[in-house]
Amino acid sequence: MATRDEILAAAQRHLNIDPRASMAVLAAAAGVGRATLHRHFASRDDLLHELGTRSLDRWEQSLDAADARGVAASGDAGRIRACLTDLFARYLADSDDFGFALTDSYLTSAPDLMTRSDRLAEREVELLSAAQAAGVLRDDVSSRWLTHAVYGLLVAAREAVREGDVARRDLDALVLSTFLKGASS
Amino acid sequence: MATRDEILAAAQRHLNIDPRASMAVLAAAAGVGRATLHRHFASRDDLLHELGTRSLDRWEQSLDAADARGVAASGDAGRIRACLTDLFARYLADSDDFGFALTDSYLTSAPDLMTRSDRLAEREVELLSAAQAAGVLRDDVSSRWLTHAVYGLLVAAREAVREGDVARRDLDALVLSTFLKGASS
DNA sequence: GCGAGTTGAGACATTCATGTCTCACGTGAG
DNA sequence: CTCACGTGAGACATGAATGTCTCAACTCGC
Repeated sequence: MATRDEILAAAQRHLNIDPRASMAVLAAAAGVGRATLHRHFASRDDLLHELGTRSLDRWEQSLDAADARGVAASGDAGRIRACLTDLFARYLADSDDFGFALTDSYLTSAPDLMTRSDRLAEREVELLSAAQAAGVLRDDVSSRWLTHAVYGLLVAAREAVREGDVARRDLDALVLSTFLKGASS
Repeated sequence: MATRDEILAAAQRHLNIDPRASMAVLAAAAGVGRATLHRHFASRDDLLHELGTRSLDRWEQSLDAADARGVAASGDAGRIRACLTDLFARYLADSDDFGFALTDSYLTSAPDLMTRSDRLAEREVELLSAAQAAGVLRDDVSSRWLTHAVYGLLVAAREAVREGDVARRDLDALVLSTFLKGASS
């Protein structure tokens, strides 16, 4: 009954609550026997690797969909601004599903996921660098730091929603505005 | 030879590298036998609880040292600004030692640590609220969100230094400036 | 030098997650 | 109906981490 994708989705959902959940718990969460779970994923690492891959897929799709490369190449301030808005919205949507991937330590232990993650981060650096060159973002700080700041705000956003301090519908504008304008009045 | 504090310090250092390190590994890292480690800390939870407590101690000390409450009560914009600068520097110093506590999931599973953490967060909310009232920080977003943003930037800072993207000596100014002014030019 | 106290090494039992395997059951296609 | 297939439940072996215990060695104060 439960397809592989449904199992993955359930595991994802549950790992967002408890990142240390055991295979038995994840199987139960998917409404599936432990044996069945192992039929789909030989090992726990397999499962995490698949989830990690999917989260990177989403990240990559977001960059593609926002045409980060093309926008960066254009150097057009307006387009860059729109692209950043778009990207934040996409990231925040993804973090609903893959939030646990933001801080889970498994990802950093899988070399192939790490190198791929580094490549994607590099694409982001390109965009932010272009944004600096176009005068959209300040250029007195490194673009690499700005990518870290983006990441940090995503973690903050996830936490804020989890604790009920921010309504999901306000989140996009809140995070973007905080990133761009900061907290000063 | 190794005092309890030295063991704690070593464990802290090592958990910053590998948050899942076993008791055996932590004992070795402290240059101490596994039995000795257990003499000081009955269980792994004990050890983590102690480290969690210490990280909250540091947080509290930072708030005290910066006189967050007094400054908030004063409502003086200049003092509030100075206090924020001071606080960020203290937090960043602490995150060198207790960085792992930022994202480790153990802390959220210890109820007493959580309630204490909530109380400290509340003190921070008071300060940021006062900052908003004094016109230091924007008041079109909730002060609670601002505390999350502070937290997120600390995570980002830790990550940036770990990956060598930011020099430690630049960090204080960088983080504060990003928090206050954002990334926009 | 001696004795009390502490330590490290290691043996041990226990618990828990993991991964494999078997088997009975149910369902759907033929 | 029946047979093939996927599934769930559960047994099983394994490995890792944990916590306890003992003992020999070492150190420090006397």
